[in-house]
Parts: sequence; C-alpha cells; structure tokens
Amino acid sequence: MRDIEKVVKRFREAGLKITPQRLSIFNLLQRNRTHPSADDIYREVLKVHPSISFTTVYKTLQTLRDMGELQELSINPERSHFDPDMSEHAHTFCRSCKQIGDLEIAPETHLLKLPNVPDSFEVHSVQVHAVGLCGECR
Amino acid sequence: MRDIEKVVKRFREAGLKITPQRLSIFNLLQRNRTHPSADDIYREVLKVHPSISFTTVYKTLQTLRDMGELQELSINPERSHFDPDMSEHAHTFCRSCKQIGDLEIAPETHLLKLPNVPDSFEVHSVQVHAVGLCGECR
DNA sequence: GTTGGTGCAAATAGTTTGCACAGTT
DNA sequence: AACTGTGCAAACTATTTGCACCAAC
Repeated sequence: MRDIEKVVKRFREAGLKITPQRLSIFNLLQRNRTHPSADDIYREVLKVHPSISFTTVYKTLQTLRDMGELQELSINPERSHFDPDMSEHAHTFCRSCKQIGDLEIAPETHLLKLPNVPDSFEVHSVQVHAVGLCGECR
Repeated sequence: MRDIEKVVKRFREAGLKITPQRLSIFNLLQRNRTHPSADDIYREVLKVHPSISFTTVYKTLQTLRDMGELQELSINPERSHFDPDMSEHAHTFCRSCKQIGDLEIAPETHLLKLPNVPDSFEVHSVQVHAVGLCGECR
C-alpha cells in the first residue's frame, strides 16, 4: 500500500469518499506487518473506532484490493489474509499455528517471469508460498 | 498420487480399510488433470457410485492429503482444490473463470530451495501461483 | 467380533449481500 | 442536493462434526 496521502488522492479521484472509518483502516494497514485476516483488521480497528462494522472493513478491503493497493493472500485454506506490502516477496505458512512470515526474494529472481506461462495469460501477481512447520511448532 | 495398488497398500498398512467408495475416489483422482474441488470430485464419483455421500469424499480427501498422496491447493480464495500430481510444478489461476492450469518448472529451478527460509522452518511443499486472467477471459 | 467407514443431518465459520439511514462532497 | 458509505441483519457457501448403522478385516 502506498502512502496514506496517495491512497486518499486515488480514492477522491475515483469519486470515492474519505470517511473516518476508512482513514482508520488505512492507518492500521500502513503500519501492519502481520498479514491479517479481514476479521483481524476488524478487531484492531474496533479499538480505535468502537462503532465500526465488519461490513465496512470488508468492503474497504475489497476496494483496496481491486485498486491494487493490497494483495489478498490465498495461503490459509481457512480464510483470506491481506498484505499491504506489494513488493515482490514470498511467504512462509505454518500449517500448525497458521502464522504467515515474509521471505525476501532478490530482485534478480524475477518472480513475475515464470517460465512456460502461455502468452495469452495475463499475469497480475505471482504468489510463492513455503508451506510447512515453523520452529515453534515442530 | 501413486499407483492405486501402492495407495491401497499404504491404507492397509495404516489399518485403514479399502471400500468401494474409496476405490472409486482413487480411480477418479488417478485419471484427473483438472485440479478439482471437493465438490467437483463428489459430483464425479456420484456418476459411478450414486449413493456416495459428500462426507465420505471429504474425509477420504483429508486422509489422502495427510498421507501426502495429494496436495491441497490454496489458490482460489473461495474453496480448496486438490492436485494428485505431487511433482514440482506451478499453477496459473484465472481470477475471472477460476480455472487452474499447470506450469512445468525445470527441475534445476529447485523450487523447494527458496532463499531466506529460516533454518528452523520445515518446508513441506512450495506452492507457486501465477494469478491473473487467462486468454479466454481477457 | 472388532474396528474403522459411511451417510445423514446439523453446526460452524468465513464471506457476501440488501437495504434504510447517515455522512461526504 | 446528489451520491457514496455505513451498519445491521440475513443469506450464502464451503467446511467440519456427531452419531447411528454398516462393512471390511
């Protein structure tokens, strides 16, 4: 996700409104490093904005994802997680504690240049997931 | 997934029973190239075994996954898909039609040797997903 | 006969939607 | 004033579980 000012600008340019609820969500995502689920985000924003609804969080996440400001991670079969870090990187996923971690990938790896992708297929993003057990859970 | 005979042998060795329902499921998976969801598999097996229940299909898929005979793919946020092909390969996922395709990966890519994975993390499998739009849907 | 499997029905959980009212522009 | 956003409640969908009966071994 970009700077809040830039995201706000994009929303306004798209005719979307800036509400206190949305600003709280932007703020939280900006500082986040934990790959939260929609519900995680909801429960966090609740602390700052006790009257916010899950629906609002949910719809704002959809909008941000559709704008390409954050990634929806399909890594945990039980629920979606969101990642505001749009740089090329991979993830670890622990099958036991369900924790998601970041893996830095050297830029020369060119994740987006996967071999054998048909020319006709338009790649938006490449997700790389190492699935297994973290140190704690072994 | 291995040959049916080998899978049957593994089940017996683990004290698990071989039923007509399970054999139908094994057969179907063996010939499958389409990354079906649990429900896809259920509807296919129904044709051969009209009295089978979703629960039976579901539990057998869990067992096969836990044995490492097939992979559960977290690629479609809406549902899990299963892949009996356990060789190192990647997938394409079309956001529009939800189709999953295979991508061959040269063995020298060493998918399982992702850089920067903490020593303490035990990697079971690495999933690589190119997410975007297929030729048809563009 | 013992033990695990099957199938039904119900519970659970995450996600998504319709709608009336409120807030932003 | 026009139009989008919010929040509630309900619907939906996939997944998971409890349990009585059945079948493989």
